Amino acid sequence: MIIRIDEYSDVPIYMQIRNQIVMGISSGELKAGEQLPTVRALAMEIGINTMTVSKTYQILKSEGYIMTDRKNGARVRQQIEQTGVISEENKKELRRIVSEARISGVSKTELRKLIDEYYG
Amino acid sequence: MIIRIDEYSDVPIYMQIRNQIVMGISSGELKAGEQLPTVRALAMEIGINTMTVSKTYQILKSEGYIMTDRKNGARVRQQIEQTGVISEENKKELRRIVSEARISGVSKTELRKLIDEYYG
Amino acid sequence: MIIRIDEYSDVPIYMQIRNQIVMGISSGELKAGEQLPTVRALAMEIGINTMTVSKTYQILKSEGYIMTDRKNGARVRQQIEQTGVISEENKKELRRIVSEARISGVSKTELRKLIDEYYG
Amino acid sequence: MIIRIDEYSDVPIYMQIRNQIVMGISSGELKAGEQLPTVRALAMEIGINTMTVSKTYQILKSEGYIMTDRKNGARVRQQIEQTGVISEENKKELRRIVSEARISGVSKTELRKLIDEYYG
DNA sequence: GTGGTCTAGACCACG
DNA sequence: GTGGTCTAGACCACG
Repeated sequence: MIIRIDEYSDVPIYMQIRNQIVMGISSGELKAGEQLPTVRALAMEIGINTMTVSKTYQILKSEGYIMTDRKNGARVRQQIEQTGVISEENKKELRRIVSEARISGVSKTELRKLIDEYYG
Repeated sequence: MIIRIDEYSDVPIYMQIRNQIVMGISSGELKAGEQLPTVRALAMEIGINTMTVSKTYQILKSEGYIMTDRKNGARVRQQIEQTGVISEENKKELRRIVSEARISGVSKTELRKLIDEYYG
Repeated sequence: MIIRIDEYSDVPIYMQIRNQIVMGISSGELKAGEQLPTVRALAMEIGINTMTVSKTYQILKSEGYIMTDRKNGARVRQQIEQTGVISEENKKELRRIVSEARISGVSKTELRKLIDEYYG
Repeated sequence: MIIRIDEYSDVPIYMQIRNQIVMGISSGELKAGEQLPTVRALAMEIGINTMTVSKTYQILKSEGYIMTDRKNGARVRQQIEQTGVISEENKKELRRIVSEARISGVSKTELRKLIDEYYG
């Protein structure tokens, strides 16, 4: 899986990586149990500091998406806990995006199509 | 229109205000041409620095949501430009949210219902 | 509140600080809404790097114990969410401690007295 | 006695094994003088490195819980020294756990019940 | 070899 | 002035 950093983005690097890995897990590009690159390897590949990647892995770990062990590095968790709900934060963001889309003249149908595309 | 600041949020205050005004315009709570409170009045009401509100208004103006003039203060624009498309940034965010919802076991139907609710 | 670091402990510095702040909140030494020292001030006081303190504050924040904002620094949260349950991790630890105490000939009564003392 | 490793835990494997053996001794599941599996057998059973089990046994021996001899392998000690006190480290941990439980709204009664359950 | 911790130092957005 | 992010570099425990 290829991670791409937008250096002009306001989103911190560690969060950009986090988001891409989460999307990779959701899309199936990263499978349950799959090995992630080592902290050092990913840092080298992206051209950033190991601390930054380490921070990403710790967040993903605390969120229950991955597990780490010193021998094997990081792996996608076999069983990711399913809360069945969208976080309040994400709901707020979603509402903001829908509002902006609506003002821009984007139809509800187009929004639905995007959801379908992203949900897969 | 009542603006509520979440002091626990990571979203900067000026952005929280901006988002709520945009959502107010989208929902129709704020009508085209409607007068917004002065920078000082809004700052006082929320209990924050006037600089922060000022920043919000500048952003809303640059985004084309409001217009300001020295005499009348800030007003919602009569004709907000309709691009008909969702910004790349919002698409990225939407994809992230959909991915996280999907992993959490939220169904596509539930997401669609949220869209409907927020779109109105 | 005075933070004391045991440099010979296996517990990482950021976690030692975290634990002492949590215990301070529990005992009432740190009150709801009370200001914590700034990252820089606490780092200086303890004689460690600001990053280490920053990590502590971020953990406390993610755990819901404190809130941070750029203007006022960090403060103890007014309303800490009460789950009403002990985490599985803490239960395991508690069981380990009780087992070791039991083997060492510590009576159940003595354990209860410690609980009472710490609970307050 | 069955040893279970939690691969998601931050507790090192050798410590997880150590803790479970100590709890086994405390509960009586492992009796005084009882033979422990050989390092190789236990490593094989759990599916880990022999070095890890070896480390566990060394620690248990240094703590006075087991004794080893070349002929018979490892056995639970007949007479484990009873200090009658809880170690300072365990007291600290206990205080941390009680504090966190208290903040979470767990009552003193519930804590006592857990102690009773674990003490047996 | 792996992730985890920590330092010294820097720059940034927010307010 | 505040917390947040990031770097370059180091050392450590675990396995």
